[in-house]
Amino acid sequence: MNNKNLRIPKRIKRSDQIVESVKRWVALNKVQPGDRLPNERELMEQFECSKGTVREALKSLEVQGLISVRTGPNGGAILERVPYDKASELLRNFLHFDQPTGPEIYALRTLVEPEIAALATARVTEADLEDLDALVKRCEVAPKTFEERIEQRIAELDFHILLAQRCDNPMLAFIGRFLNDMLRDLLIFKKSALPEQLEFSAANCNYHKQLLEAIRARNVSGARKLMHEHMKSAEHFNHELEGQLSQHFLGATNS
Amino acid sequence: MNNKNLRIPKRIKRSDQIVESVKRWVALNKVQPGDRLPNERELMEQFECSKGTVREALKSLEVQGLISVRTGPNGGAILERVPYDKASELLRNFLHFDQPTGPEIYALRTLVEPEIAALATARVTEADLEDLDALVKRCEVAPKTFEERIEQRIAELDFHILLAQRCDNPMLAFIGRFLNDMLRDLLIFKKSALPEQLEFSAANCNYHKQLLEAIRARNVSGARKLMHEHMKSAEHFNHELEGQLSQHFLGATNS
DNA sequence: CTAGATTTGTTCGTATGTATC
DNA sequence: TGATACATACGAACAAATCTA
Repeated sequence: MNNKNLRIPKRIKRSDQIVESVKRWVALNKVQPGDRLPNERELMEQFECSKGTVREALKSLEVQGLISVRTGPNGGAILERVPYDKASELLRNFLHFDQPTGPEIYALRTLVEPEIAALATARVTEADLEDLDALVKRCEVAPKTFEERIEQRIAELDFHILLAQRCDNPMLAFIGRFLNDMLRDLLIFKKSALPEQLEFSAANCNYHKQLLEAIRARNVSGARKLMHEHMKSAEHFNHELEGQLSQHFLGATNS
Repeated sequence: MNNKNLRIPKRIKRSDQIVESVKRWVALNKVQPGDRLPNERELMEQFECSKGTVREALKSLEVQGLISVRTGPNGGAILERVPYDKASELLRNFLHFDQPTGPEIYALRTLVEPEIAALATARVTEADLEDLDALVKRCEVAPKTFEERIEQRIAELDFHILLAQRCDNPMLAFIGRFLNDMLRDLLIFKKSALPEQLEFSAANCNYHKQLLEAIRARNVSGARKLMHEHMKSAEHFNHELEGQLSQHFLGATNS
């Protein structure tokens, strides 16, 4: 009754065939973002199927973030670059039943953030430097309220996210942004149980200031080194935090 | 005419609402993989919509890899862990218009593989060790044919993929596997233009042998160190390769 | 092995909403 | 404002897959 048979669909679904066809077409013909796909009627004729089936295929492509669909004249499906949010959402789903813990996220961050800092140093613009400066300044003053404390932590993460976005290597950029997004979610999720950690905030703020200086001076190896120290420090404080939390709520070290 | 207006859909689609509802339900009620969703009829009643709309929502969830759907009695939609292949495919789509180059992949690999080796060392089973040994042995003999050469390279990557799968940290495991998959694709895609690189193969095989010994001895720091050297070496050879390729096909250093 | 029950999969026709011209 | 072209949604009917007796 409950034995796990291998699921080998005898008949591949029509709509999936259409999805594959469109993907091949995009890959082979070097279709660019913004180019239009054939409209529903043409697709119906080309694949000899009904409107509903075409719609299902388009829906599938839309869910994957590959196209966007607009109504009206000159509407229809157009090819899109997959937006970061889509990719992020889908990777989150993958991790849903293996929720990364704080220490796991920090472990990965320690590996990638130094390289992100190094790559970003060569590419940030003057405007970026101003934005980074504004984010640092927001963390300088001592937080008065609970909300302010959370906001400062988020500003810290935004500092890292901006660097990740300026990073040349697309995969490194994605991973960096994703990790900081995960921390942001974790922060918001269990913020009510979060102790103050004044030292942590001060250390972060200090590192960010030094990092900003190194980046402004286009000092690549300096930025890499600083970021590594920063991550080691953050990892340490997170370890401390997890210890405190598990004292309060035994067995609640995860998620 | 062609100005990029922000797309702010005034009316959120009915099927997307259903998707969000189901996701919330899964997150809040701690639904486990294997649990059944309500069938189409019940969903129609619950959301007061037609069969087509329910099907569209289910399709969306299926594309995201969150459910699988079967026909027949006891059929219907059941919650699934998102399989690696789905997540991998979707991340590939995200990177489609920013195809990572060889050097970019190697740069990331150098960062993560040493840690993967360290984490995996503590967790590989005896059976895994045998599999790893078999993969190493496949690369020991000198390749006679062109196909054999490619197969050996793939066996090398499988070595890394197995380690990644045994890795404790789910994100690190995913990234490691994904990077090696990308290299595999790159290899197959431009294999016809691939020069022999005897030194490279020999170096890889040697490193893998030493790694296997370190892992068997559960020597964590040794495995980490060896893997780092291995990656540096591979990065170097890849750099050499890219140089050769760009001499042959000027301007074809990418993809 | 067959027949029937159950549930998803596909199609058609129609109606409605919405953005562009 | 109205016409047009397209996506969105509904309902009914039928097809196909799969389990059970």
